Amino acid sequence: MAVTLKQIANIVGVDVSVVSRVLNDKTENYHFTEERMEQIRKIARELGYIPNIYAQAVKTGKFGCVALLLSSHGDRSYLPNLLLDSMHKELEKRGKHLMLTKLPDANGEDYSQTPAILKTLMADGLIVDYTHHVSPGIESRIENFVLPKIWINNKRSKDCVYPDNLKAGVEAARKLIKFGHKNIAYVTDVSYSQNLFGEHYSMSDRYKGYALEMKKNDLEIYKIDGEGKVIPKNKLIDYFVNILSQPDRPTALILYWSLLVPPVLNAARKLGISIPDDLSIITFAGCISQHAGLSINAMIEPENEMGIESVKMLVKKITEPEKSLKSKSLAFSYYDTGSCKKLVRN
Amino acid sequence: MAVTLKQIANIVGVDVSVVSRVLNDKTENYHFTEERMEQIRKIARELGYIPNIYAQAVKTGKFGCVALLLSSHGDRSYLPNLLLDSMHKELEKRGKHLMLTKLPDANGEDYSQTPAILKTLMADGLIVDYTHHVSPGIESRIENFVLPKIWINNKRSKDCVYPDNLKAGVEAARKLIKFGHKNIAYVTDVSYSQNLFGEHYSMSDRYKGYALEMKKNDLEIYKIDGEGKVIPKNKLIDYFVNILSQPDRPTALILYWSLLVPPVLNAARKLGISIPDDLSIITFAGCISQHAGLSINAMIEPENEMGIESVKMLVKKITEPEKSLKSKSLAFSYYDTGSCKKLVRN
DNA sequence: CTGAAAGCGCTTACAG
DNA sequence: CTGAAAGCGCTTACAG
Repeated sequence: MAVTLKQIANIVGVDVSVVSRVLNDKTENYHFTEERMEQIRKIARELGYIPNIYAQAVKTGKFGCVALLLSSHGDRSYLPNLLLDSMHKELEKRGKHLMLTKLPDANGEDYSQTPAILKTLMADGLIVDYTHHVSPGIESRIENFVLPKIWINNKRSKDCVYPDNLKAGVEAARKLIKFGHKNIAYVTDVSYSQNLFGEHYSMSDRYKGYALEMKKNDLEIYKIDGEGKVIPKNKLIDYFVNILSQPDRPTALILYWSLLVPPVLNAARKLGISIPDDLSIITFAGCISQHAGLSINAMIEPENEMGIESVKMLVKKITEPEKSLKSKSLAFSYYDTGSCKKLVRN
Repeated sequence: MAVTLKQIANIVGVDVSVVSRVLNDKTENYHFTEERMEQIRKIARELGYIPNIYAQAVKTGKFGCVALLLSSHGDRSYLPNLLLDSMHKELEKRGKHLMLTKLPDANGEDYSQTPAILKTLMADGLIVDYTHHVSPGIESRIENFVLPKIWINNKRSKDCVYPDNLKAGVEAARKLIKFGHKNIAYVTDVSYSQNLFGEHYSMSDRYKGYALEMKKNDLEIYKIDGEGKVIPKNKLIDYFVNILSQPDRPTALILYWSLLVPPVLNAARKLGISIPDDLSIITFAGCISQHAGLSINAMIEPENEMGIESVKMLVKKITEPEKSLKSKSLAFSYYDTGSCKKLVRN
């Protein structure tokens, strides 16, 4: 079995309290001989002693652990690597561990009862990464759960950190307008099928930002959304070919997300439209896209910042559980690959 | 603060042991009145009692927790959603939690000392998802770590679960050969730059499987690997255009992974080569590709199985830590989208 | 100054 | 049959 303080104490011939203090560097007001301390450390090392943090936690009343709550639906759990990474790093700084939890969330799940996981989950706090399609049942369950919590990537007025999709929409439009574009279209996720519990706020906010900036500049809004129909993925190229072959086709596109890039580029290539000479494009994208060879300018989601910020807020929340914190919105960054260009009048 | 057994016991006016037994359904040999039990459960519910699993763990000597060890390098941590999901589900069945840990692993990191995380990590066991680029320093640190552990997605002779990339390579080739193809090329990850600590075993094994099957059928091996040079991502289309415009171009391609699909399809389209009429393609891919609209036949990685299997093995390993378990290789599944076709002689 | 004792929240073998 | 007591591994206020 695992090595304990007691075993070390027995070997050295001192009290466990001495071993505890030495190993935790709490020897300030104690005058242990350097020899003794070294002996204790040596034995601990040799035996491969690992402090039982659970026992520590029981004693101190803190768990030293934060739980990340995800939906069990893969496509509903937003967990890009950079987000996980920054969270983990930020927690590690504070000596906290990261617990990962997925809630069962099949449609029609019975939530008259609290899910088992919320019955035994012990952590100092919760980061709720339950971005969209949150059923009212599960939402209130989480809301009522006793632990302090921060929601991420979800627009709420308090205790929440989220990317500023509205501002990103404004900025995408602004960049294109600055380049002299007037006929700028916004492409929604046209192959997205509406979910029971509503769409992610980024869908409306990105568009809203675009629309706002267009209006401000007296430009006409052009929304490409499949006219209310869902376009199957294998029909996307044809769909964009059709749009881009219109005589009054847009000179610039803003894409809801990077999955739209391949079909759009394919359509453009088919039509002999070259980027950025004949068409400027900006898309929204996750950080991973930069490494995955995205060839289009992008508003990049602040994943890293969101990880850091969520941990910081949660830590604050843990110290003052009753106080609700003002939500924080985080700015996107801009990734320039040269896919946008000044409009040339022809 | 959190509600404890003691508080409930005080309110009801019984001993904590009674409360513990009632709440844990360990009343078999005890004859508590139904009333009393209901009263205890009711109070527990009202106060929002959550058992302190850490205290339980200290008492029972089990942590009820498994740690997943990842590299801190995003692109080195293989954590597809389905893998995470199946692990989590399998653990949940056993009432275990999932701890997530990333090791610092910058090149040149000093590993004369054990990383802090391995000094305090407490779990019943470890799943090491540290698939490639494992530096010898860190590898031995993990190896020597006291907890029982299972490696995943990494070819080791024992205590390991990994996808059978060799067999998948054989099968991909076999399918194309069955369709009458003879000129079948294997495309490596041509834009991959060699890492300090070697490549993932899938790189050699997928190719090896292909080569084996080709030889078995007396067919010539055709390896497309950039002739030892790394092809930049933005030159990939041109690279494939060049290859596919050769007079003796392959009639079928096997792609190392799905990131090669877009440039290959683009090149084919440019040349007027249609799929599958003029060219059959099979790629290797993760499960996510199926949902992300992959349009090419694929050997799909057994993510789900790997999650389940790793947990099962680890649980076995936890009960018998000294016994080393034979590694398990898992078969890929085949995803057919119609991108392969019988070769027509012209 | 510094050991020994109390106690964190829990479970369960055991005495009555 | 069923309370009360011991004890898991740890930390720290406190008595000497």
